[in-house]
Amino acid sequence: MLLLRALFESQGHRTAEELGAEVQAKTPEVHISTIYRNLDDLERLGVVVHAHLGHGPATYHLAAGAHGHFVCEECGAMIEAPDEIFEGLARAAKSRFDFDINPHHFAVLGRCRGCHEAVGP
Amino acid sequence: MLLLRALFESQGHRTAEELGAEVQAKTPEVHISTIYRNLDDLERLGVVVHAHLGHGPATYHLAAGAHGHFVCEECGAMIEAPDEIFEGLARAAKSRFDFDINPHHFAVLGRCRGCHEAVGP
DNA sequence: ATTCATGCAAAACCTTTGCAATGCC
DNA sequence: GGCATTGCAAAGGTTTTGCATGAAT
Repeated sequence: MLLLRALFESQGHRTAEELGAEVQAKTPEVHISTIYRNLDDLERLGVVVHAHLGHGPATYHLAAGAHGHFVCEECGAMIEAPDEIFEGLARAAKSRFDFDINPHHFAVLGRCRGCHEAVGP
Repeated sequence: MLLLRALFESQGHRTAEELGAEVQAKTPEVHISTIYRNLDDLERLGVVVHAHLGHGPATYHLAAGAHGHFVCEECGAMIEAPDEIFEGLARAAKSRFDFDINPHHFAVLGRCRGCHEAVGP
């Protein structure tokens, strides 16, 4: 599947539209709805996951490379976060609410290094 | 403002549409676009904030009562999380990336007590 | 022949915007 | 008069769905 190739080739966060463009570069007649349908299937199979990094479109990537995200509310910069960074939160949520977190789906917003003094005390 | 009254009256997470319905109960001619515009203004003024708890519409509430959210991917149950629960993550993000998190905007997904054995070990 | 995935168009969903009309100072 | 706010309708961006065509088994 060309879609899988596109996902493997670019180990990044691609929107459905970007993936569609990538597939269409080789086979221009592929429709965006086909992209969505296949992404849906692949997600049900556990091959890919999607994450929301902000107010725009969702981004898809291979489930094997799943990780958390920090996104700056000011400048939009995105930081990929290794899972260990969520361990404290995971323990707290577990002991407090018996809740097992999946920290990959929604980004954690905030202010990045370059932006957090702009709001300042 | 009727919108503010609606926000104060129901200390919950209301979508723009719910708030619109509430305002329209008293003054039916108020249009949903006015609700969005006023919510926008109130948000710029720091009176309200909105959060995304899932794939549906955003929910608005008073900024004074801001908090984090855990949402179960399985059953949709929502848990309001006191800020202390994010302290470990906040420290980790700060020391690792010099990133100041705002844990209120996007919910943290996962599995609630009732649902996490459904997926199993 | 039946099944299934595809292309296309259209809808659905949530939100924003253009514009004319209304009200206020 | 001028300025801001509203209602309405229309558009916007993202995703889903209905349906008929066409391929594959």
